[in-house]
Amino acid sequence: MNLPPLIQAFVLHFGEMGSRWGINRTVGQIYALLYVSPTPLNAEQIVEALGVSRSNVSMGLRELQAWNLVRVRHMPDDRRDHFSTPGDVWDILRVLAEERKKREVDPTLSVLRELLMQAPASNAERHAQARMAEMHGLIEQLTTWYDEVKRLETERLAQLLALGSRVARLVETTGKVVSLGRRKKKD
Amino acid sequence: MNLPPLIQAFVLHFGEMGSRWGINRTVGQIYALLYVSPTPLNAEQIVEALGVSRSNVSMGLRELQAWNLVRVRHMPDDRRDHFSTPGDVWDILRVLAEERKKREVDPTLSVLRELLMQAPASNAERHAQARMAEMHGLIEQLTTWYDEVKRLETERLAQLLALGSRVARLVETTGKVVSLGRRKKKD
DNA sequence: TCTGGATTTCAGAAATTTCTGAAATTAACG
DNA sequence: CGTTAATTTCAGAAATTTCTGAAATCCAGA
Repeated sequence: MNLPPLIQAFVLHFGEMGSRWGINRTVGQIYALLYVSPTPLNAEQIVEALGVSRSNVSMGLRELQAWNLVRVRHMPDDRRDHFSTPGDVWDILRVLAEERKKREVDPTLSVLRELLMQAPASNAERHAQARMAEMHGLIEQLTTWYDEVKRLETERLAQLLALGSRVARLVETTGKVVSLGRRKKKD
Repeated sequence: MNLPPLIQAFVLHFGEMGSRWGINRTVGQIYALLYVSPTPLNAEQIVEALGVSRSNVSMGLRELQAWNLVRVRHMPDDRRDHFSTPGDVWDILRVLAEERKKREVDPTLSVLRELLMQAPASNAERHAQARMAEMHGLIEQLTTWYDEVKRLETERLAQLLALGSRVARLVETTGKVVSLGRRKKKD
């Protein structure tokens, strides 16, 4: 690997974290490299920077594109593909949230729905189903919330974030006065 | 594996999802089994239910305890350890969020902080550092928000969730009137 | 259509993770 | 203390994932 120390440290860290994030080392490194690169890079440049095989880079880039985390760009007078990450970190966050939800929670939600449709054949199954219903309820609440919040503009989302838990007090104090759409049952 | 069909389907699903969640198949299955079990189970019962080795169960239980997702309980007149998951799904959510943060974001945050302290030795490093600063800023905002929100009681948290993005409009309409603690700079 | 660089595919090698069985350790009970 | 059930440890086997090099494919320009 042939990179300035600061960049190398960043790239190596992302490589190591890769496994905890559900991606492999090379994919993590490629992403980190593109993230800090001032210009889009072609595959060969990535190979040189990271010291991995050309085919490994090709597969890594494929995966990152499947995650919508890197884009192909074309440079004038160069027929090679060049790759870059979205510049805005908030965009990255949105993409990441969306993709993780798709891979990590949607499948479970759909399995739960399916299992909850079936008639329990014993007390054990009845109890299990009740537990699954609890889980399903929570996940559904979370995803509904997420679906709504993700539509907010970045500006407003950042505002809300900055407000933190103070928003709870706000809801508490103004809850009775302001009625926006439907109200929460117990207030 | 010897389980009622409904429970088996649930357990198998968690096993399969395991890899996407950063845990292995057995760990996922053990968790699922304990989650739907009406009573705490001992290791031997888990072995029988899942058809895996005793030592594998021992290691899986260890990992789940490290995640704070499983507790040891003791039954009267039985010296074997029995295991169960926290009953309240909101508690589980909190534990999960906390542990994932600890494993998946805290290390990156600390590496970023460290790298941002160093003096850049070139334009490439200067640019990379600027990008790292963006990432660091976003993560810090998110974790600050999380640290505040996690302290809310479940009741209030659920309320907020139910409100979804409508909370944004609420902030918007009342933002000028209500001042709770410090205000956001730009309103 | 042909050529040659760019890219992808893929079979197998390498590395890593998971799982097992046997042995070691722990701790409750007489 | 000893005995013994319960549990953990750990070395190696099995399974899975990652990575590579060679071959195949793609595609822009001549």
